[in-house]
Amino acid sequence: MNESHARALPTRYDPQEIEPRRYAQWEAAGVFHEDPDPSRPPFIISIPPPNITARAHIGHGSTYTPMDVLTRYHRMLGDNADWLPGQDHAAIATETVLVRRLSAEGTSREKIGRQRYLEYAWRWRAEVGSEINQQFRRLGFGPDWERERFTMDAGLSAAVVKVFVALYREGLIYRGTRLINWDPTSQSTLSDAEVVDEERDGFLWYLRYPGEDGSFSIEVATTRPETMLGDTAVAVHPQDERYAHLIGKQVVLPLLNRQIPIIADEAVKRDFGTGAIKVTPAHDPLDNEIGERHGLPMLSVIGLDARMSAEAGPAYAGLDRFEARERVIADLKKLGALVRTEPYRHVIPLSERTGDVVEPLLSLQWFARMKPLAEPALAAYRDGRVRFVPERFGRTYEAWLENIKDWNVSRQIWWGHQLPVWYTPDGTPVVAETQEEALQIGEREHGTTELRRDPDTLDTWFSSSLWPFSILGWPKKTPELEHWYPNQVLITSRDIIFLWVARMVMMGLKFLGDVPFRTVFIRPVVFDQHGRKMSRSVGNTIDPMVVVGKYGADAFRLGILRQTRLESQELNFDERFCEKARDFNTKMWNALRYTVSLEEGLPSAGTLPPADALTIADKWILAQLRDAIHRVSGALDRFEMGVAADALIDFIWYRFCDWYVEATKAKPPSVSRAAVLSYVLNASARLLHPISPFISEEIWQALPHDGATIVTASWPDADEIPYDAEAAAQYDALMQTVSRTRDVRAHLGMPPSEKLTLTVPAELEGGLRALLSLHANATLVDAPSKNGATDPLSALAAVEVRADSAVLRERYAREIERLAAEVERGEKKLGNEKFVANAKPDVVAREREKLERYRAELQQLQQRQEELRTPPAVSS
RNA sequence: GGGCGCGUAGCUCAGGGGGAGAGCGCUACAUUGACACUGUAGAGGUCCGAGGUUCGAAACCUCGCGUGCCCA
Repeated sequence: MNESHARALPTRYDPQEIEPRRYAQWEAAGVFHEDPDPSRPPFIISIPPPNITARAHIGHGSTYTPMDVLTRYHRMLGDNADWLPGQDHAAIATETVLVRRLSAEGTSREKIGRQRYLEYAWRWRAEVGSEINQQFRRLGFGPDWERERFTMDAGLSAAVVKVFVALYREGLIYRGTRLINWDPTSQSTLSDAEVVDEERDGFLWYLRYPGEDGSFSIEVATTRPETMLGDTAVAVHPQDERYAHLIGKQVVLPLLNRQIPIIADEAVKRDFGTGAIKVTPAHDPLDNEIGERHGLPMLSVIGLDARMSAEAGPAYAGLDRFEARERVIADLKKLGALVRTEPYRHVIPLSERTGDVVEPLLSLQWFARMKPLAEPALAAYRDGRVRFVPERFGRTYEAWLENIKDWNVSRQIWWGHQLPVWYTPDGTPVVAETQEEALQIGEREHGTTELRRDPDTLDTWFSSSLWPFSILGWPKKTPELEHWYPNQVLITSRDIIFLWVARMVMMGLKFLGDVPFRTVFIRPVVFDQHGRKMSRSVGNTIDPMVVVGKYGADAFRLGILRQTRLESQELNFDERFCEKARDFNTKMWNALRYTVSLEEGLPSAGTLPPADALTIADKWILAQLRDAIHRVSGALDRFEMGVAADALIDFIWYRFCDWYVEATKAKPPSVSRAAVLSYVLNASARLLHPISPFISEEIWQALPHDGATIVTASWPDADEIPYDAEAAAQYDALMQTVSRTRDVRAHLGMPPSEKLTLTVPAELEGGLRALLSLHANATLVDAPSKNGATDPLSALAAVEVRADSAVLRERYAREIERLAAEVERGEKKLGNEKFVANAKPDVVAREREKLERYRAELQQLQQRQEELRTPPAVSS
């Protein structure tokens, strides 16, 4: 490397040009690929598979950046590190997209039929379904693309079938009629997570139900009057004196004239409405529980088409549920059964995908029995086989598993894993891994081969729950499965701790006998810079690709990681951190330009001069480098992304660039500087690589190095760096002295280019003199020695600007005031017997040292202030 | 209703039982061997409030206030 080469490097680093090119090289060279190697410790992360419908958003940035960082870090540590990528078929989201497209094309899934629909879906998946992977490449994410999996791949689908059949045969999957979330628009059941509650203005209607003998009546309040057609009871709280005398009596349901009982149940809230509620067990989750407890009939009055069923009576059957509401209200009013109506703000369940009002209703579906699966998952958490970071999220996991309900696994969707279930002509289910097996069972056990396959598919989370082992080849016994299960860590967001994390643990324990990962790292949720939830309607969403376009992927990554704090569950994304990170890249890039431009050229990689050839500044920056290695490594080991990022900027910018690079500008230059600059910059690039993969590679490539790419370079080893604590402490003291002189200079109004005169004790050592005169741009003049032998630290403290002025006097006064306060504080503290008796000895010792130092400095300053008053203070 | 966060400089946030920190913004100066996406220096804070624990609290505990997220 020489000067002409340096001139070839532009003053600004251009990520837009460099990043995509560098990524393509890495991928072509296969640097992210690993095979299982039992001789090295595994470090395996399975990606939480993004939906094929997804485009990169800020949540991906905050979830996947730490994964990439940890994988790259462990690869450099020499681990058998691999990040396993893939995608989720995302049944509901995908079907929503496809149905909309078909509709735009003037057709529908029913019109083209299942076969053609699935072909259409696969084609769509091939064309646009993996665009997000291109975005991930642009973000610098380096998973092992050769191992990319899709939840509907043949192997993963085989795993799904195997698990379904096994659970069914154990009685852990069953078919039954239960209350489920029904989305009338998509004509499918939804998981609780796909239902979003929204507060809306509505009404509370008060209805009067007369007693059977006409001697009394009872009022109930409801937000959904149309469901009264399906009421099978009225419930009150057992301790509610207002209604105690009515419990057990019958009332007559208006409009239908059906007799229903008044029952007592603890679930009734006494302060809601009148304290008496109508019970519609077939259309409300709470009512359903009450109905179960009291053995009430369950009348389905709303059908799958969201229209009133025959059970609702001839006057209403066939009406849309909202029309029915109007009709019921009108009819009740006519009967005088509507007591009053008041405006009421309440929560209604909406389908996350279609926005339709979700209808809770009874439906014949397939369910997984969760309790037997949940208990081992709870035990695995409680005995520490799986742990959460931050720890508190373990309680979320625990709470859900303790109150677990059976899982509705069937969906009335075509895109997904079709249930391995067939029915005989009389409707008896036959569950089998293949059609052939189903036919055999049908013939053997039911005497028929006339089987009809269940058209339903499985909930997407079913295949996701198998992800950490299905992608490793299970149920085959592969080398990957042997060495890479369990994974070391899972990184995800807290909202899917139950939907996904807990289910993976259950399935892992059930089918592999061990947890799927040792540690679950829950990353913070991203909000905008003012802490507001990002939403399209508010217009405060941040597209990571736009940020990358402005500042580069490295800057995006460093910027978002600096805002990632382990114990915080929020991340208020502020783009200014990315801007700062971009500035940091420019800074480091220019330190590289400077280094490679040195006329003496750079020695070969990894060589440092012997310790006796190192200057104080060299020894200081090497000590700082050691410290930075410890800080960054420790932070990454503890998932402290923000701490690692801060430590890198602190070291590379504020220590290496601001001080050490300046120190190398001494004349004549030290013989060691090229080697040290190159060594430190090389190590810094490696420390930075997990977080900012691109610029670190550029810098590393431009310096003497061993190996083909920084991706597979080794992590810096602090133990191989010489450490001279005394020299480092001297340079620290020097920095303080220099800052002090600069402060005086600024107050004197002296430009930095003008030379200061500093008086220094005659004892001050030569190396420190050179550095002092360089950093402070000063001429040094020996002051007469006052009290003989002076150590370097005291000598540096005694250095003073040689000038007389009001500014200087004022500065002394300010400083004296500050020191006097410190001395007073220290004296008071050490004068307190309880402090001396109770505080830790090292704290007391430190206080004593501090007090001594402050006293000495104070005395020195007071003396100098005296001297200022005695002309002539300045000799020229 | 239950759970979990957060409240520190104008803004965004670190820190964390023993000398109040960073970035941005602001002020002044500066083109000194890379860098103005720069450097140096400076101004700016009853660390939300009230109690408590402690020799010592911004930090730990309790309560309150404000604010946000999740679950029911």
